[in-house]
Amino acid sequence: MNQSYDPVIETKTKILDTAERLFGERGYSATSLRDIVAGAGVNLAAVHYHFGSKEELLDQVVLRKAAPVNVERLRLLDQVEAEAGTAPPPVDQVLEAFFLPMAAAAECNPPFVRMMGRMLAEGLMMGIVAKHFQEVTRRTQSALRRALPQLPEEELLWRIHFMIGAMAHTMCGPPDFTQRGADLGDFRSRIGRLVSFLSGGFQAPIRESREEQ
Amino acid sequence: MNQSYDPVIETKTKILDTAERLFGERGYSATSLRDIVAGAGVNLAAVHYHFGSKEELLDQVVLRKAAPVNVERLRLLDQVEAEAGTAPPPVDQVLEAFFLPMAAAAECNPPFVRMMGRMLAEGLMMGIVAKHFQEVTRRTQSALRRALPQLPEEELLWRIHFMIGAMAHTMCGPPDFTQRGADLGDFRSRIGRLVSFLSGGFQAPIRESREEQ
DNA sequence: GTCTATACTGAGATAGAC
DNA sequence: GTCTATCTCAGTATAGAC
Repeated sequence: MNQSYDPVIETKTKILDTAERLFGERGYSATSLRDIVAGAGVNLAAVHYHFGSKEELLDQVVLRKAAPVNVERLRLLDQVEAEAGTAPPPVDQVLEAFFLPMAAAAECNPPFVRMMGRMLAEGLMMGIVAKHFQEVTRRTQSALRRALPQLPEEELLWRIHFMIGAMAHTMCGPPDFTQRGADLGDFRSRIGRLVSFLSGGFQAPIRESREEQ
Repeated sequence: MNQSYDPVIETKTKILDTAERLFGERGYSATSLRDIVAGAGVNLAAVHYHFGSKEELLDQVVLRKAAPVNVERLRLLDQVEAEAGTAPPPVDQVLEAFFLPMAAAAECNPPFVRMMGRMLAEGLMMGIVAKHFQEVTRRTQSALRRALPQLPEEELLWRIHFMIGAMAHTMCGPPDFTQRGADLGDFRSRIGRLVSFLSGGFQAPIRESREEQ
């Protein structure tokens, strides 16, 4: 993994590693650059030399972890669409292609995924999503479009919006009602619950708005 | 509304009004106390005298706006449960009891509801929710429990968790795909879409997790 | 090119005079 | 109750050592 002992790579990597750990443990806003450089044993200004700003550092931390997840997502999407052929692919399979790679990553590093959820929810990820998740977003959207051919485009986009919200909140961390620590890292099972829920939501009939005060 | 010209009330109210406006316009984190006191024409220390901290100020701002919404929510929940009698109340009616009062408030003050969504998503509202939304949370949960008698308790709690996430993200603001400014304040229609989506999600069958890598 | 020391600006919070 | 002055800590910027 460390391709050599080049001191340049060393410093950059130490900052990335420490930032990833502390962002996961304490959250982005609650982690100061001074915490990070103290933990990494490097100078404060090195962060700005290598990354330019705290936000750019976050960007690089997220990219490093999310890139392989997105590769796997695209691979599963390819597979699901190939299996379906010309028929609409099953909604839950498309959703699984989107969520399972994240669940797998989450099991390796739960704090990081929780941080991603918090970031996404805080709106701090909008720029990052636009930059690094563009392809996955586009491909998932088009797969869902094929899976739900009867759903109006605008309705589909709104439902994807709802999905993102549910996902972000679910990634954030365990809700208050989970008492057992055993459930903390069990992303797999919560992703399963999320997929059934969303699958029902995507396939729900469009309801006429009622006339009520 | 201003019950008198008591200067104490005046200062407190001016701070609350200005904070509500600026939090809505710029978000909580992006609004400094110095911005607020400048807008309100009061001294910086007055905020800490009257509210103790920026977080407590947010708490009071939210409470002032959310209290009547929650009263209306409870009224609608009473109505829905009374109409249903001993039968399970319809899921979408329970959801409407939860969401319509918020939509009505949102139409009066869209920026504020957007801010609430952002706060909720950022996790900054956890303490506030625990303090001021306890009754509504409990009642909504028990109505959904009655509406979905066959759903295991744990599954219901997770689905409520997903609902909160979708709601927070939906309140936050219009997603990127809405180009027209006309849609910005149209909370009513997006709440309708959200209710159909969630209704489908709550009533979805529980899927067994697939064996797949 | 890399990294260090240090200073700058603005944030929330607080003590104490009035 | 209110206000001035000040404290600590945040992110950021820069000059210069190596």
